[in-house]
Amino acid sequence: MPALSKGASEECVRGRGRPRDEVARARILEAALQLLEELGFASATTDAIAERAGASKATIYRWWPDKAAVLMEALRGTVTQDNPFPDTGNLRQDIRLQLENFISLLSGQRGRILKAFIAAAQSDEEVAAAFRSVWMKPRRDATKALLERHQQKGRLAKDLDLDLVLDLLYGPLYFRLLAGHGPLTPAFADAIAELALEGLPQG
Amino acid sequence: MPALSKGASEECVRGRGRPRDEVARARILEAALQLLEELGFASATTDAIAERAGASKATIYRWWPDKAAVLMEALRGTVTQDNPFPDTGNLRQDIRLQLENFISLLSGQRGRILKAFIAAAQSDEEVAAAFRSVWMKPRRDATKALLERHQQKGRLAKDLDLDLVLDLLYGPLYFRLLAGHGPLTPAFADAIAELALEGLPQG
Amino acid sequence: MPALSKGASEECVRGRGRPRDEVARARILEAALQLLEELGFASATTDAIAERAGASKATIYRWWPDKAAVLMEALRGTVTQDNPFPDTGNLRQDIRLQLENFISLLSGQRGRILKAFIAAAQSDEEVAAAFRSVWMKPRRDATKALLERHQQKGRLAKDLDLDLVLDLLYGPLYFRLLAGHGPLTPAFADAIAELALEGLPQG
Amino acid sequence: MPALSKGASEECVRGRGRPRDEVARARILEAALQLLEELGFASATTDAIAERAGASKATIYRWWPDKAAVLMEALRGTVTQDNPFPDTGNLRQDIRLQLENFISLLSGQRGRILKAFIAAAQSDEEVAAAFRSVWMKPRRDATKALLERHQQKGRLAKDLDLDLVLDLLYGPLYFRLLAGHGPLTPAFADAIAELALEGLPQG
DNA sequence: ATCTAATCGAGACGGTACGTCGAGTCTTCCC
DNA sequence: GGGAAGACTCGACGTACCGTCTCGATTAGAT
Repeated sequence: MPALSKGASEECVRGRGRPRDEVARARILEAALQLLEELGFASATTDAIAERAGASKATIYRWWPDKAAVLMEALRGTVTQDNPFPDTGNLRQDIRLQLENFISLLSGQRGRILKAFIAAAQSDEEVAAAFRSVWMKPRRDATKALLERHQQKGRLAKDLDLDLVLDLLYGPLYFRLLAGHGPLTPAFADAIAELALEGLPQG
Repeated sequence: MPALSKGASEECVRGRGRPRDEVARARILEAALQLLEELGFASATTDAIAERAGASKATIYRWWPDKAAVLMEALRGTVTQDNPFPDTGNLRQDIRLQLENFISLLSGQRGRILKAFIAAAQSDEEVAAAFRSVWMKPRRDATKALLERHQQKGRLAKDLDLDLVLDLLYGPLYFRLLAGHGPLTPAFADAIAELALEGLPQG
Repeated sequence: MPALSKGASEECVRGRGRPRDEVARARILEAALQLLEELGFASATTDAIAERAGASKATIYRWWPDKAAVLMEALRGTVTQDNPFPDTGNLRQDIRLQLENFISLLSGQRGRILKAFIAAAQSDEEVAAAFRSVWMKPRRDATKALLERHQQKGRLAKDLDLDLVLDLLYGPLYFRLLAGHGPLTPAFADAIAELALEGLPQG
Repeated sequence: MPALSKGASEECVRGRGRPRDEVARARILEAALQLLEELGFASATTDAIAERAGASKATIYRWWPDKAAVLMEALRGTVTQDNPFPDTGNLRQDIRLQLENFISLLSGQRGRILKAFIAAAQSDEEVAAAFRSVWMKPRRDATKALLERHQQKGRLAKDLDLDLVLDLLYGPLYFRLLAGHGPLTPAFADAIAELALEGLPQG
């Protein structure tokens, strides 16, 4: 996980020296998020983040490989909290809740930030890598685990490619977010869930 | 359209001085497009564009407000309709062909250009509007007409919201294009078509 | 004199085409002089001269080889003798009047022009020669004649090198004009005259 | 002293951050001097200085306000070293040595550079400010200190305005340097010193 | 109670691209 | 053919940001 902060919750062997200042880490992420919302991706400079956080650039670059990683982690931190992955035991309900949650996420401030990120990722492979590892993968893994539970309980065909299912479910939502050709409403999320579900081989 | 070149096809009253060098303008846009494809948005520098176009930076900045505007206009010139929309009479086959065609389009140079276009649209509503009207709408209208024919022939439920269907079909493809978390292969197109079809109420 | 305008008073063979517009030439030189006084040598751009003169840059570069030549010719037009050299019969008074007159000259528009002239002379021997013959020599000759009268009347040592005296008296004034490290006031002129006449008061 | 490099020999309180790289500073000044001598004032570009010094333009502009200030300090650095201000205890001898030293300085490569600087200063207030603060002021301060010692020892009137004295002594030398109407020989320096000290011999 | 090592804030560094400006040239139409 | 308008190339300017590095100061565990 090179794009992620190293320390965090890992099992540090607790070396000799001064330990990492977790308060500084939190201040940096908070400052990064503020600047991301205020100025956008390109204008949120590392110097500005360091200054607002009362940290030094060296501290930032000790724990994150580049600017994109900081902003990505700041973004992710604001999402995982308020985005519990429901497991009601009912496949249709789980999926609808997932998509509705995601729609409500995209509709707020986070949606704009996410758009800026994906835009930046198109012209910068580092940003793209950070986006995939910090944002996409954890969310997809969590949703995949949910679907796997449904598979194991027999509510979903066992040979189904879950990556495909995730693309079918989330693709339309990202599509509207980025192309802006239609509204991002809960009703849209439900309709997509409905269409997609009826096609899934419900073994 | 302030972000675009002023002159172009406008009704210039043919002022007194030396007229704009349209050849140089074309060379600049051509160079911009080449560099965009070769290096991406961020690495396509104005100096490089000027050098390859045999123009000077001053000329570029006389006609475009900044680098993004040059690249945007270069991009816009490539958006043309040259995709035959097949109509075989078989819904499944039509959809598969559509998606496979689109995949092959995205896989080439046009895919990279499209990515850059969508990226630019995220921070510029004018670009976004142009993208929707010049790229999205004609293509969606054509595909919608195809689906409507299938509806009239009874192969597709008559009360189906076709915009929803288009999002379900194309969303996953745009999603992989922009997020880059999976390959854009014909097999992927087929799999999406299959999943989507099985869910459509084939009344 | 390649640095000057070609036409002027030369015997033009009166070729086929439209003759040179002498009014435009005069407007260009007038504009050049104004801008030289207002902004200095570097900030008096050719674009500004052309705009103020209502001329085009092409016209300027048709008749002068470069910007310096235009400004030089504008400058040369202002070098005229209009300074009465007083002869009161009193050495001290004569010298003080001379220096005070010179100070008042330097303080006005002519001072700024003179600065520009001397600056140009540093990198152009032709300008330097013109400066010495057109400006320096007549003025020094006149002052030398005045001092010679004082020598003949016994008020000044007969074996005194008058060039040296002129440098001692005028050098400090030119120095402040060009280095700008102190004010060019009549009081300064008087003080220099006093010191030069009496020598440094040695405790 | 805004036109001067900040650090140098000042009593820095040794702030927290990384200290200024004095080696880089020396390399920049050395490169500036070389280019000044090779190409002259106008053609010694900041990019060339940075490249030859192995430094970056940002480093140059961090410590000097503009190109003129760098070149000025480079020039000054080469002079103050090999130009000790003598203090023999004899006023006349000190002054003669000072002026003779200055004449020998003006006669070499430095004289040409100095002329170019003063010329540039006439049309560029930034250069003028740099010239006064980097060249004039330190040299005048040093000579003033010398004269003050003579004042304190009673060899020079205590109420004498030393700025005036400096103009009387150095003005004639700068005058000949810039107007070029007479030779810059040691004999000239001696004659000026003699006249200034004793006053004009009034027959 | 030191010693040692890793951390911190501060901030200077090399590098790269930006967008601006002026000089001098060239190209069109108008007189 | 001369002149006004104004677009062009060239090249330097000074600025901004990135990611790296080097200080002195701080804070632990190890000796």
